[in-house]
Amino acid sequence: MNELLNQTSIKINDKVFLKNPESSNLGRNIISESIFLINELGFEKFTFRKLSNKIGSTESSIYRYFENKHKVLLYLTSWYWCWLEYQLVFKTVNTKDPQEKLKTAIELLTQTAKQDSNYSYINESVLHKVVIAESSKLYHTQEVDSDNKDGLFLVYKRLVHRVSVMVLELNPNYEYSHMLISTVIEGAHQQKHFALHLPKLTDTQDGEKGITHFFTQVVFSSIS
Amino acid sequence: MNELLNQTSIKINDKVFLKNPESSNLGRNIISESIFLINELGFEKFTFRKLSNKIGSTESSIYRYFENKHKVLLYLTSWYWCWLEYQLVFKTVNTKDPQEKLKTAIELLTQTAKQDSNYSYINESVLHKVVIAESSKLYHTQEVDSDNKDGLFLVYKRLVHRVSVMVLELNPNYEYSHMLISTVIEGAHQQKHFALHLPKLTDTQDGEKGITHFFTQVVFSSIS
DNA sequence: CTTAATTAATAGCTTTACTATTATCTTTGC
DNA sequence: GCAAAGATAATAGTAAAGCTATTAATTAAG
Repeated sequence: MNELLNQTSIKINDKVFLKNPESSNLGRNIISESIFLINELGFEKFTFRKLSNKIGSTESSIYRYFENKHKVLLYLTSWYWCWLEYQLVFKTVNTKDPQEKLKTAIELLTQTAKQDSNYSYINESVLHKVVIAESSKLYHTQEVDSDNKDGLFLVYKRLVHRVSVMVLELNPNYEYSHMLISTVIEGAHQQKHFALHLPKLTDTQDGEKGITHFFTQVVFSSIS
Repeated sequence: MNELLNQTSIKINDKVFLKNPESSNLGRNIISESIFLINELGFEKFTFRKLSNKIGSTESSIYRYFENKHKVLLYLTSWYWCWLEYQLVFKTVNTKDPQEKLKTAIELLTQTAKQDSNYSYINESVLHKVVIAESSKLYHTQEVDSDNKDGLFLVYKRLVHRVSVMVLELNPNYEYSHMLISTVIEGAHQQKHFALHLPKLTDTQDGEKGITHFFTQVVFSSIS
């Protein structure tokens, strides 16, 4: 049942991996433990050797699933965005009022991910931390254009587009819907990171609620 | 004369370097060429060996100036923010109208840096590209807290604070002035990067002007 | 002009990132 | 039930990156 839900809802572009990690125990272990290890060490100090030690396997076995650690992080973030998109659709499908719908979307994009028991080998709240701390490194590389050509950012772009459509529902003349939504998503991550490490760059009177409130207010005042 | 201006206006925290690169020919060469090389290769593929080959020196000589390449990038971005702060003060000192002042600040923060002939060994427009593409990596590391303790982000925090004061001049009750300004600075960089590499995430009808227009509108509508 | 102090170059070491090859484990056809 | 074929994992490497101890050369002080 979990497996079924897994297969149907979360679909990752197969150019990210050499062999689908969902297809074997070792593969699922790679995904599961890489989340913890990247969170623990940071992406720079995360290596396949350390990961293989942790899961009792070898470096070259991991290389059979992923070309390099960059692709592992791409897999993890794609999974995260896909999962979030699924929740977005689920939470807004019954909402008629476009204003309410956009508000729900912004809350989802700016709040902390909750654990989801449907995917047993993925810890969503740790994954969320990894996405906040590391995901921007995925497109700040020399390979960004070829990765983009391969469709490795498709899920993310689709999510941004989906929310920007909600913006246009409210104001069809608004010129910067994509800019606004990608600013909200990336900005919310950044502000959470700043709150933890560089609090002078943010205003943390009321923590996470502040971030959601700030971005909600930014969006609605900008498009009206 | 250039040297004098150099010494007086741009002051870098001396914990960034082991030996001040301004103090010697080799040091200035390291700064000058590292800008081009990081821009060319990206930060990941930039190494001290490659840099030393380019400037006709050796790896270990560069290590006498900087602990590692991370500190070089910290030096470059600190220099950039310091230089921008200097321009901000210069451009707004005679502006009385707080609205006009903030508008000038946002333009400066969201537009492309122009070449400044006062600093002969630094190419500001290439440095700006480096800051856009690489600077976020500086605080997405395991060392962010200790770097912050050492004051390596002070210039940046001071710049954000300076502009957030302008926001508070216009609306003393606005709760998120720092969040707003750090979102603008980081967001403008991000959108420029997206426009080049992931255009689906932005709205590039009118290029750079669009970005300035978007963020100006976001700021003024949010604080009013 | 000799000695001390500073600075640069040489050579090497450890770790990372990756790969070619060998070994082992499953199938599955008969 | 078992051998051949195919798939999977472990071994053993290589090249480059990141860093350092040591030696050589240059500059400054007395």
